[in-house]
Amino acid sequence: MHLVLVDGSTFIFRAFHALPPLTRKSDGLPVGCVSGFCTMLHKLTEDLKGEDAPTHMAVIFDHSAKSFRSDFYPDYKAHRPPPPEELVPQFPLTRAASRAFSIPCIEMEGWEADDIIATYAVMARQAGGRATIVSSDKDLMQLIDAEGRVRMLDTLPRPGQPPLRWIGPNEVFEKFGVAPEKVVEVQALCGDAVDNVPGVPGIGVKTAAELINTYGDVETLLARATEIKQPARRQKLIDNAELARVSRRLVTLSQDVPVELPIDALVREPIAPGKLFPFLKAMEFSTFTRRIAGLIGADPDAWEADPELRAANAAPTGTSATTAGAAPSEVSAGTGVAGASGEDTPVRLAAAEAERIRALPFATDAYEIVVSRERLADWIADARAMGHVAVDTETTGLDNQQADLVGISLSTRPGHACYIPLGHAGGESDMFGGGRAEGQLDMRETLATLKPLFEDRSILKIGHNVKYDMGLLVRYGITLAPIDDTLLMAYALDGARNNSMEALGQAWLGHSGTPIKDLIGTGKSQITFAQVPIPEAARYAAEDADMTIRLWHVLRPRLVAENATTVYETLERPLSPVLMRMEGRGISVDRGILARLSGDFAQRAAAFEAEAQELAGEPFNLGSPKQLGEILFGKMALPGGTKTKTGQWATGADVLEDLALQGVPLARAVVEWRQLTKLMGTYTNALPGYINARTGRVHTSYHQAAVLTGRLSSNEPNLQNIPVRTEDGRKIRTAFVAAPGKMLISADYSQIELRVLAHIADIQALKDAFEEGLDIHAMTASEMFGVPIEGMPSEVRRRAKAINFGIIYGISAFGLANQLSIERSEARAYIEAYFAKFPGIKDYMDAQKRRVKADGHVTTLFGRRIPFPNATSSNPSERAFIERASINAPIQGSAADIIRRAMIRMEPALKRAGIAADMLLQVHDELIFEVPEGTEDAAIPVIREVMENAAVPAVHLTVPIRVDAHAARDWDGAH
DNA sequence: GCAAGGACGTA
DNA sequence: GTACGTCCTTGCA
Repeated sequence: MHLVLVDGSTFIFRAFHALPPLTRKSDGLPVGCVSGFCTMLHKLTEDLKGEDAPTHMAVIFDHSAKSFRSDFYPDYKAHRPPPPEELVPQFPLTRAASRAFSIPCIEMEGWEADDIIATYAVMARQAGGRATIVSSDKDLMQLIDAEGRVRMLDTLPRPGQPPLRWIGPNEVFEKFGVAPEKVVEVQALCGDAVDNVPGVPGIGVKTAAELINTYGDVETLLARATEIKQPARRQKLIDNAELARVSRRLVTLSQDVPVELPIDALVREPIAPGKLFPFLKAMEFSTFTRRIAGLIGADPDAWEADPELRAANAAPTGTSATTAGAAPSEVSAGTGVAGASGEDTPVRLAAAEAERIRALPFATDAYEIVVSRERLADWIADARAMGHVAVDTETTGLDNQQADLVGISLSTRPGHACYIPLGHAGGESDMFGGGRAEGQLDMRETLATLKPLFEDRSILKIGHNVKYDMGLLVRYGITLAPIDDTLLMAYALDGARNNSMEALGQAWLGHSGTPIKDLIGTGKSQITFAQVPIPEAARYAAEDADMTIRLWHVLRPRLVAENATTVYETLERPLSPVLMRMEGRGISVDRGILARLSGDFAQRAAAFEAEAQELAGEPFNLGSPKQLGEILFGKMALPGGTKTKTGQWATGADVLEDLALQGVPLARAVVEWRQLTKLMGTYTNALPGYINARTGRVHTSYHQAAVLTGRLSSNEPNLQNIPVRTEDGRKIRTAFVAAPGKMLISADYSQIELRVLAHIADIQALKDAFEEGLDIHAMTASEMFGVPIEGMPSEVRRRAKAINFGIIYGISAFGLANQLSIERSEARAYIEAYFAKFPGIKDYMDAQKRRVKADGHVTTLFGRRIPFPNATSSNPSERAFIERASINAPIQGSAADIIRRAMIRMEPALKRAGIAADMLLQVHDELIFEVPEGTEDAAIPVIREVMENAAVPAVHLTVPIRVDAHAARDWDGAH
């Protein structure tokens, strides 16, 4: 006997996350997950052949979130958000799917699927048979036995591994460091964040395994805990003995569930066409139906769709179809799902195209390596015939200002791609071997041949994060244009989730591609792409171009279907080349200034370090919050210590500042030391390392699709967090200088977010204040506290300012109290007063909270959607967090959209005005330019004009937008 | 060598 | 209370 037990949850979960959710029946019911479920179930029966073929089989489901475990530990699985809305109607359908395949499906109230699986597995073994558990749930690993009579099978396809992954005692040992029968002991100690099993705080899997291997089991360990040498570990175990026992009960599976069906009732039956086809037809899985029909030699047309499934599950038309989860999502209710059967709505066309592309197989060995001029010409001709081509460059590094070109891949249509190797190193050459590999076209000549195509305004070049390739190719004399970018398309559609090629491929193509580390390795032994053998490189590179063009085919129609075209075309696509040029220009940084500052800071830091150790009475590492906390709150026993979530003493700047005010000189010394070492570590010492040897300047990279509100982010180095608040910090800005004969101009929006808020929430009092050019914080204070603006105490204004910022951040009494070091009740009174004075604010905040829950997203003034897939989370603190974020996101995001529009228009405007200004940096509400000395006064009005009018004509703001701009030799002076 | 946590720089 | 990226220590391989 071989009993195969399928964990239904694993299949559902995987089907949901692996597949695009666009699949719907003609009546609008989402069935993508059911479809995936059927595919996986069928594939499993196909894969289990020969001695692995099941004689008995069942699919086991969870009945509900409640099980007997909640009775003795109410928090069990309490973190779990409710299932996404579109998944709910699919649950009964997955049961129906199992039955349609003639496989019994089992679920029982009060028991988790895992308990039922455990019970049946044990029954099979006691009957002298074998059991296979198809699941990826590690909680089931405790059931595996050493004789191979109970095994697990994970069907997740992982690149480079066989599709079936058998899990036996060895794999269990790999994961838990112990034999299967000890798994529960380890889990009892290390807990499980996902299921909310507490475990012993501070003990992870590794430590748990070590302890269990020494002591055998939890009870013995707890009994002999005093023998443990490490003091911290010993104490943790003693303190949390009860947690460990409860955890052990939680993770131990019941093996005596009173199951209704005896094992004999699970005998595998052949597929019954009379059961299967009515189901598949009701689900409208036409492709799958044909495939199965072919396999079992039946005529599906002999059966009608199951009328009950049809009627019972017809979705009410017009229901919001907001979705959640890792897969790309979001079909809004109004865009054509409702009603209409067979009509060619944009949504339907996009879904059909996605399905068509997904069905195309990958054949990585079929890609061509281009080594002749003739074939190169053929590919160029093909690109011209198509009017578009996907382009991907392979290089020696991640920094496109420094890396060398190694090869180029092209794809003109799905499955049809090539690789043009240009800079691969010779075979046996090691790092310094120098040789050039055989079988490559000449780089210069090839680039010259490609240049007309790459610069042809009538041929679209498609890339994934094409800014990288553009920035690289510019250095080789090629200006890639026009471009489309699948990364930016995905960002416009689904926001800042994981939009990597790998993730999008997995979600939309069912294929994640080859990880680059498979080719170049990782860490110390990493090689560059130039050292990768050409055939291997070609498979990887061409696959990337192939995936890019496939994604383009899927995402482009979605832009129209999901109303994201305007955002993509006006805020994303045109910005990309602008950022590429800014990155290429870089900014000049004065090494000498940084070196002098570094010396100064180091000296002063050393003095504070000595003082701190003197005051502490012992030498310790000031950089270790852990050691500091123990000295302050342990050794010195200072009052008022709080702990972080991991049980460490909190020693943040606010805590130390409090202590310093209470007369703890050690706290003051550490605050000063931290400031100085921060400035050294992150800026004065680190920045020189970013000066590019070729250009002598520092080139940051902007990430255009990283921030959920639509802001940019900057990295390597981050030039958006150069210090400005403290005097020492500002000195670092003096090292950012204009090139000889040039000047820097800094132009920044004044109070842009508060102005945007005044417009969006329509607050007349705020608008009037901006119109009159008042000090907005002082005005707020005078309104709220009835204090005249003339002679207002600075403390009063400070509080009003904190409240204004608080509003933008989605204020809470808790947060405001923290910020102002006041009682929470007082903070609450302030907020009430604010709402009373500006009632529109409360309306705005409530409206955003409603919207985010109803739609799963909020939008900026310019139509950018900012998704919050967990807006209806059952976790109250998560929900509150999302509410605050949904209040902030339209404000921060609209301001971000405005400066994007300004940046897109800036270069043409300067050119028209005949001003040779180069835009170098963006810092959220500030733009930095470099201009020839003497042209500052001409440049500033143009810059200001573009920035102040960036919103029109798309949006006519009902508040004035003001820009402050100054010129100086260095950034500090200009700011 | 790598990941997580704490801390801290900016808007 | 919002949004990021980087550095350092710690604790594991």
